[in-house]
This record gives sequence, C-alpha cells and structure tokens, in this order.
Amino acid sequence: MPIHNADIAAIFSEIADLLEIEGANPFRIRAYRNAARIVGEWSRELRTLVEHGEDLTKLPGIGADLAAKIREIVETGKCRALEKLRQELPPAITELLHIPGLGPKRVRTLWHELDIQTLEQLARAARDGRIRQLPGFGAKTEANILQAVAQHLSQARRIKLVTAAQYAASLVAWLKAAGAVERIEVAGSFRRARETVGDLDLLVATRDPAAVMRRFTAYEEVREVLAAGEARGSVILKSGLQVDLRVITPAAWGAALLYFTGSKAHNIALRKLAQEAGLKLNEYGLFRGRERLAGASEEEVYAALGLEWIPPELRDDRGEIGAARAHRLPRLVTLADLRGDLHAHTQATDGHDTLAAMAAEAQRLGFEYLAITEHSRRLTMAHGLDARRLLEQCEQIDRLNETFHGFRLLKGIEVDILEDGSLDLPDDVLGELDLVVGAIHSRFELSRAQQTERILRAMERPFFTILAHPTGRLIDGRPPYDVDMARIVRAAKQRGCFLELNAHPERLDLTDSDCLLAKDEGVLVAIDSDAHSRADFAHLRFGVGQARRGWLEARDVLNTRPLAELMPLLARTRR
DNA sequence: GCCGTTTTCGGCCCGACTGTTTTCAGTCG
Repeated sequence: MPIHNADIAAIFSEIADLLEIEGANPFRIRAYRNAARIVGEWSRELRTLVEHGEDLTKLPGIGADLAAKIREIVETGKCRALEKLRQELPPAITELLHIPGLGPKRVRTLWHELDIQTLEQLARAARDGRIRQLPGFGAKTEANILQAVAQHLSQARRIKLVTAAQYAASLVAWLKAAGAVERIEVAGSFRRARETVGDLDLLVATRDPAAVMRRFTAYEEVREVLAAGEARGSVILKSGLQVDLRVITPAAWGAALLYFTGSKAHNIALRKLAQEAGLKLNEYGLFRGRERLAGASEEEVYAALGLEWIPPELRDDRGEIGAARAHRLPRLVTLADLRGDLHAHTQATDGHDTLAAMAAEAQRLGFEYLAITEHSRRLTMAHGLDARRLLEQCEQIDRLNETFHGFRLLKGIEVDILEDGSLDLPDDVLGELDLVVGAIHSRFELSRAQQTERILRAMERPFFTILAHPTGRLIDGRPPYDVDMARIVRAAKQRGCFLELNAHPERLDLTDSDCLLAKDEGVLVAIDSDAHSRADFAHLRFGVGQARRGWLEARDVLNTRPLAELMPLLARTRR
C-alpha cells in the first residue's frame, strides 16, 4: 500500500503521544508533533521525494533523524521506533489522551496505579469509585471523566464551517444585545476559514467582564458550563458544540485577537520572534519589560515585530511570517474580485430555480456572467440532459441573452467523465458550448493509477475546459478518490485547462494545499458555487475562504477575469 | 529531536482555570 503524508503524520503523532505518557523530554515530543503537522500539510507526497532521493532535511522541523524515519516508513511501511514504544506501553492507551481533562501525567498515573489501558477500563474504574482515591484526583474529577468517556463514545466531531457560521451568528447577536460589548469577533479556526471547526472561539472587548460572562453562560442554547472565570469561559451548547469566550479590555484587543485566532503554530512562531528581539508577546500585548509596545490592533503588533499584517487564512506557520517580513505576502483573492460563476444548475435538471431566476440573482450580485452547467444524461437521477435537451437550453439562453445588458449567460455542461475517460456527450454537441465542465460521479473506488488515467484522458478531449470538484470528497461524508493531483495539475498546465474549487460547503474541493500546487504550476482555479438554487451563490464566500488558505490571489483565479478576458481563456481549451 | 550572521551546545511560547491543593500541578488553548 502506498504511504501518504497523512500516514506518516499519524505515526509521528502516535509516537508523540506515547513519548508523552512515558514522560520523555517535552521538546523531543514537540519535535514529533511539529513534524506531524508539517508532514500532514505538505503539498507534495513525501513518498515521491524519497523515491527521487531528495533531501528531506530541507523540510522545516525535519532533521537527520526524522528524515531517516520518513524514509523507513515510506520504504517499509513501518517505523521501528513506534513498534518499540507500542511494546513498552499498552497500545490503546493513547485513546485516553482524547478524554478532556486527561493529559499524559494523569494517563500515566491511571495506568501505573490502576492498570487502566482502555476507555472501557477507565469507565469501569470511574463507576467503581477507584479513581477518586488516587493522589491528585478527586470525586469531581472522577465524575467528569465518567461523563467525558460517555460523551467521547457518542462522539462530538468537528463541524462544517457553514454550520459553525450559523451557531456563531446567533450567539454573537445575543452577546451584543447585552450592551457591555464594545467589540466582538469569532476568532480561532473559524476566522482562519478552516474547512471544519472543532469549537468556536469568541473574543469580546468590554469594560464590564463580569456582565459579559453572566450573559454568556445565560445563553439559552447552553447545555453545560465547563468554566467561567474572570477572563475566560467555556460552555457546551445543546448541539454539542463547545464555545470558548475570552474577555479582554479594549486596549489589548489586537494582541488578544491575534492570540485567539491562532493557529497555535503561528502564535508560537510569533512569540519566538518576539523573544529573539528581547520582547515578550502574550494576549495582552507586546512588551519590553513592563512597557507595552503594542496591543490595540493586530497591525500594531505585527508592525512592532517588523511584519506586515498577515491575513488570518495564512496563519499556519507555512512561510507566511517570512513573506510578511520580506513584504511578499500575497494579495489574497476576495469575494468582490469574482466577476462571475462558472458552475450552476437550474430546474432543467436537479436545480430548484429557473434559468431566468438564476440569471436575475447573478446580476443582482453584480456578476458579469453565469455559466449554466447542467448534469449530462448519464446522471439519470438528476434528470441529466441529453443532446436534444441541451441544445434546447442553449436556444433559451440565446434568447435570454438578447434581453441582458452588461451580463451574459454562458452555455455549458457538467458532463460526466465515464469510466474509460470518455465524456458522456459527443464532441460535436460539446463544441456548441462556451465551456465544458467535466466531473466524476461514479466508480469512486478505482485505483490511484486508473482514476488518474481516467481524468487525464478526459482532459485530453477536444472541448474539455474545467475539472469540477477534482477529488470528489465530501467533508465528513466521503473520502477523496485516490488520484495523483500533482500529475493532474501538470497535465492541466500543458493542456491549458482549469481546475475548479467547488465552493459548496460540503465539498470545498480543491483543498488548500492543492490550491498551492495549482498556483505553483500556474494553473488557474475557478471558484464556483455549484449552485442548485439562487440562495446557493452564498456558498462562494466559503470557496473564497478556502482559496485564501491556499494563498490564491485574484490573478490565480479564472473567474476574476472580466468577460472580455474570460472568453479567450475558455476558447484556448478548444481544439 | 531540531536548530544556529551571537551559539554545533543549550536553548526550545505563554497564561488562565480547575481541582485538590495549604502553595500548586495538570490541562488546555
């Protein structure tokens, strides 16, 4: 089985967990955790780098030792260091670390004193009242553990960004209504536009912290208050979502927003930078001794560290700090940069609105163009179009276009890529269109080689324009199909065609690292809504967030082009 | 275990909250 970066990351994470329980040097543990993060996010497969004999120690945080381990994992599928640790410690014990309130020290105590190695044993010991007798544990801790295990087994997982946005909006409105709130922002991974968020991090500036905290814990959707101090509170909503609130004085707003937005890796890098300059950075500001040099705004703090302000979507310690120092940060694409949308459906197939209604909404949003791209005949359950119905729709579009000023409907199709890489409609029909969006909707389980070949063959067809949702994954629903994205990106470059970043919140497909890959290769990305109704154009905002995480600028995005520049780009894919 | 135009050795981010504590360890973000 080929080894992917995620497999290597998982091994390093497990080593870190086991070392931590063993009580190893904390900095050694950090090195493994850091490496797991870097490897997991690396856009190129390390397997390929190993096969080409490239120097892995060029990767940040990877030295001679970890490079050797990566080679070992790629070549043998195993890691002797991990196997050894698994013999020294009970293999399932890392599960216990996932229980809130249990860290490595306590897990070790539970294991040594009560021989607890699994979640089931942990629950039993808690029920039997054996945990409260351990030093450092009490009745309260025991009860918390029991509840946490039950909750863990019923699994509170990360939620999609679009869902988090809804919970966040109503909670923010509730807090604002209190009056004492001067500023409020949803920070954390939400502000960084991660695909999913594990919890919500709220930041409030106020001169009356106690009032805000009371208002927070009195929110009607709160199921449980985990903590409520002067500066910080934590609750679980009835939905199971955890919300952390941080309350701060207005003078420290910027430093706190920076701190609470993260990522953790970005914060650590900034603090290290501060330290090297003889300063100290915390959530209250940037200090030299007791003197606060900056803190009121994020810009001020970054500037005092010699950096440009870094957009939250870039804050992952993936090179953004160096870029900010060198004044080479990308000017990230914004929603306002989009001039149109190249993937939408109507009532003719599985959409809910008419052609005219979709066009009207697109114009209301200020778009110059909207491509109508229905499913093709193969997708019978979506009532996909055959040649006759497609050409009829083209005529309707022609008639509608005569009524528009400064706006145009483009004639397209979301044509199925069949198993052998051919397309679901004949070339002479596809040649009638402005663009052809190719998509895979079947045989997700093909091998990496077969799936990649299938897509490459489809891209070679004479009228292929854009590869829709390139990995097919559904967040939390369906894993991506196994494809060699680097080869697909290179082929797209040669062929002159484009990749879609499908903005549907369940898809967000391309990933951020694949966006970077496309950008590096010079392949334009189309940020498309895949709208099935007028309301779905709102999804574009999530697509833009994802593109920003992938460092994309307006010039890297196909549909930031005005119509006059777009049409020649679409035409160049025709043969 | 990584890293280095101060260092190849000696550093490695910082603070709040809880529970079990008579002064702080452990956990979390």
